[in-house]
Amino acid sequence: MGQDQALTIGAMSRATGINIETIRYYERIGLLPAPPRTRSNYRAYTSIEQKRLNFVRRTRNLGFSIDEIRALLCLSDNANTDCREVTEIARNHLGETKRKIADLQVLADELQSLIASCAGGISVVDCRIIEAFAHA
Amino acid sequence: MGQDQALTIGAMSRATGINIETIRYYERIGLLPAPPRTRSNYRAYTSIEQKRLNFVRRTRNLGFSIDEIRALLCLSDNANTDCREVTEIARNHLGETKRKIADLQVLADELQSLIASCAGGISVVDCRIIEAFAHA
DNA sequence: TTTGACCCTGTAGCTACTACAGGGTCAATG
DNA sequence: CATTGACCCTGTAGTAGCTACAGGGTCAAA
Repeated sequence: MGQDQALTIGAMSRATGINIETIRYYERIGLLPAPPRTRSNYRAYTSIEQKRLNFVRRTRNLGFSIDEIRALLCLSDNANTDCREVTEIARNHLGETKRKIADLQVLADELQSLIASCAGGISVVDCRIIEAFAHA
Repeated sequence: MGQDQALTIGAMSRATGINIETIRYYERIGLLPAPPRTRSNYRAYTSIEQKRLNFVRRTRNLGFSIDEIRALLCLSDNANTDCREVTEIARNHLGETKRKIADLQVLADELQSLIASCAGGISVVDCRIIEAFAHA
């Protein structure tokens, strides 16, 4: 044990839960390093790429953008840099997320009251929802 | 008065707060009817198109997708259809919005605790945030 | 040997815009 | 009457983050 077993892209996909096409896409945009190839030109992934892809998956799941992840990976690669930049990115992202939640909550409240205003079953000509859309 | 004053696309843009390019885009995808043209081929909008564009703006602001708006406009055009379909679209959209809020709230909570876990000022090699990203 | 599952590249599609390039039009000014 | 600057036109390409082909090559098992 200890020797890395090379993974095909399909195996990587199953191991990380990321679509094959998406893995190739990440390579194309330079988010993942190009892995070594077999003689028949198949991608042969090692645990290095797998770790990186898992990093990407987790940060994507947390809603970070590709550019944010690029920055995080770069910081993570330079182990002796200050951690403050990482926290900064995370804090910015948290702020954005909170803002989105607040915006969506306003929409949800408006939709709720619009829906409540409709008695239901009447014709569109008398529909309060359509009316609200039509006249500010 | 009463006679519609034709609006140029720029005037429409100022009147509705929607980008000129976006107005042309809405026409191209069939969300807005193609307006009459002047002799010099300028779009000459009437209050009909303005109403429709305001409808689109309000529904977009409420987060409805273009396809949803297309359906709503269609229902709104057929005044004698049942209002139930409108409520249905709105209810679906509300459901989606609530789901998004819930998802984002989970993310925000996770981010918050990740950020809290970082003492700050330490080097990336010891950073809890990066560690969390790297190992599930 | 053939079958079926897998891999490759390259390109086009998706949403909802936004941003040009490269032209034409119009009203006011000198 | 020419010019200037603000406006308008079409058509195409770019944005994010994938996803979905088409049209081929590879490989292991039956």
